[in-house]
Amino acid sequence: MTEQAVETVTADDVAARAGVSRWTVARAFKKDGVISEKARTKVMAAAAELGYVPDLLAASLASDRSNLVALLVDDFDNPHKLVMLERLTRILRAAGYGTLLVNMLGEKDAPEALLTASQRRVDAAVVIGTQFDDGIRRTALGARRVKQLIVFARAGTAPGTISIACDDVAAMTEIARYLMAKGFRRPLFLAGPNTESTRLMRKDTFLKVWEEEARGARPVVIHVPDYSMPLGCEAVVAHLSALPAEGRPDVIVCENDVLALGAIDALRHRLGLSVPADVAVTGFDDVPLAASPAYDLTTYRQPVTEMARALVRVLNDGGSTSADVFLTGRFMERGSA
Amino acid sequence: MTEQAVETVTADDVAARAGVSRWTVARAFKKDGVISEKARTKVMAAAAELGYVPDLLAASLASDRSNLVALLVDDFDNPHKLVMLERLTRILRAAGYGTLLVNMLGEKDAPEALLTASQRRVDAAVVIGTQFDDGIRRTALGARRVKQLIVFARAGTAPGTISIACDDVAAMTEIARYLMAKGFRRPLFLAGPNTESTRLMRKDTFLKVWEEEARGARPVVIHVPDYSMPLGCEAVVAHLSALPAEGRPDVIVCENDVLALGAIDALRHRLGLSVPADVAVTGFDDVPLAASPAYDLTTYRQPVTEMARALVRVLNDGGSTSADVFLTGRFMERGSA
DNA sequence: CGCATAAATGCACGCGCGTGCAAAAATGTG
DNA sequence: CACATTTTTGCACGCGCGTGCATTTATGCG
Repeated sequence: MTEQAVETVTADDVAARAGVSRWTVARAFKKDGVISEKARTKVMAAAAELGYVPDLLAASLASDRSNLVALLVDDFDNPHKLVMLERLTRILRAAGYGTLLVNMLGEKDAPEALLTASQRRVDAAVVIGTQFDDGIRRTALGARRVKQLIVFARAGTAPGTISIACDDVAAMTEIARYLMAKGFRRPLFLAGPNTESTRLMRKDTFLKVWEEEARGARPVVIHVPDYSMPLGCEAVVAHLSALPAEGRPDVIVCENDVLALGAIDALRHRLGLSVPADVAVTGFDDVPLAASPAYDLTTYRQPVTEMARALVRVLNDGGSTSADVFLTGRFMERGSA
Repeated sequence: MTEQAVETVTADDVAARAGVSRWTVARAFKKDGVISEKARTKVMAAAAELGYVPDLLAASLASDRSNLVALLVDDFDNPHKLVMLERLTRILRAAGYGTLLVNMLGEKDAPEALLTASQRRVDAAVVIGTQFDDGIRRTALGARRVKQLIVFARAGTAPGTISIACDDVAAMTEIARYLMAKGFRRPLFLAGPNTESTRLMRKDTFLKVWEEEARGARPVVIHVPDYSMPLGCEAVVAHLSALPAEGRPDVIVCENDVLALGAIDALRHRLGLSVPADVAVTGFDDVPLAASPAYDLTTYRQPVTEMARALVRVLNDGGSTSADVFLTGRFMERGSA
């Protein structure tokens, strides 16, 4: 770079320039600071001339509030994560929060990921699409205060955490009833890993509603060790190719869109079946690709924007919130079911 | 939360416990700090007992080095962004850097996005997939030092910035020659927006190589105002449906995968054509979806991991680097061309 | 105009740690 | 064992701003 490093201009410089004290400058920059209109305009003018911008780092140190939240993500394979990141970063920024993106490499990396965040004094650590297990939580609370632990897009169970998520029960009930009404009789449920930290209510709800209301046999469930298109694809191939045509499911209900897209690939390209004529498919999330003509996936849209707004509300409440938040999304009827 | 907020444990506490001074504690935590082995183990033991973790915020304030880099992203529609984010966050974290994810809402939001980052004293601001125009750059350098401006995955031109990207010229040359060898004669080039801040060398290279080596007519180029599947899809529909069958291109060369996926959708689902039998398609980036059987897209993989490593190197050099970095990726031959 | 009240402003102290140098302890040498 | 070196340790000062309270200035009222 050719230009000189600009001297850092501090609140003191602005104060001198405006003929007030440094604290008056600080007040001018606080949205509801008590300060006379005259002083505020003087300060702002001086600040503009000098190109002053408050230093959030120093502010965080002094005030014990960083306006920073850590977003802990452990699965970058799911395009829905990108949707959530877009929404979260946009809405959090508008609300005055910065976002620290932390790549959590897996279960066992969680404590260290959390430490990384806590070292920067984040106001909250938000895990996206996973849960805290209890060990993680203790690490977080122990090492240095991470004031809040929030589980986003998943129902958390650990005490001391609050979760903000889509109302899976309502959603899955709607999907199940839609499929019943459409005349489907032999659903196959394609689920992700069956571990504590990834548990969703989707599978249980679907099974429950289906058994109670369709009076059919208990639907078959297959689990896949990870949410990924190839795994979903292979699982469907393996399951269906071992089945006689008449034992084939008429619809595959998937725990999320990624699995559903994999299932569609399997049906069309590996098994030579047609979707939805031979087998229908439903997903969950409404990733952008679900709307493409290639997949045209019937799915359920998570209310991501509302969830992000709820997160802001929780953050602004500063720890006084304790109840989980569940929001209803929207059923997206498309061509695949 | 039921448990008490743990008292913040500072270096002083550790020092007292270990019977040394605070500065010795600091040295123990610096990987190449001069300190006796005895003192270091004493300090580490005390730190472990107390659960001490250095406060990066205070460290940043004192040292003028935050080990934080801002990642400015302005297009969350492209799944390749998720690939880059995964790689960058993982590799930067391993190298000791935190990552601040900033959602840049558009051209005009860039200065403010940059300010957001600079307020936290980031060591570098990295724009991903866009360029800095000169105005932005001045904002960045002016308001508060953002020590480095780095353009990732795009060739930057602004002075004072360095860019780390895929070698588009080599890549596109390889694609062009492959297509020539395969016998394609009438390529259509599907490009993104034709503005300064998004300029890539891909289009120019393709046209140049094609004209020089295929001795064919200059390929037709169509521009789309934004990199998105629907836009790519519509553009192809509009262009091809106005053409007689014999004037139809035999291959559509796309500036990136998103456009290519849109083009495939257009050909198959809107125009009833077969890919690659009627029209072949190539992309660029190698997004995960490109490998799915539904698209099976021939494309070029950007060397994202190497690019991220190069970024770390640049960061560690602390501003002494000034040359751009171009890395070659890998041609991915698949079924679409 | 005098006094009570409200509004606006100023300031001491601290947040937790890094830098650069000086003092102290350990080590080596003849 | 005295002295020169080297290694190790301690410390004053500052990074830029917030908090809480004391002080000053403006405003209202009879």
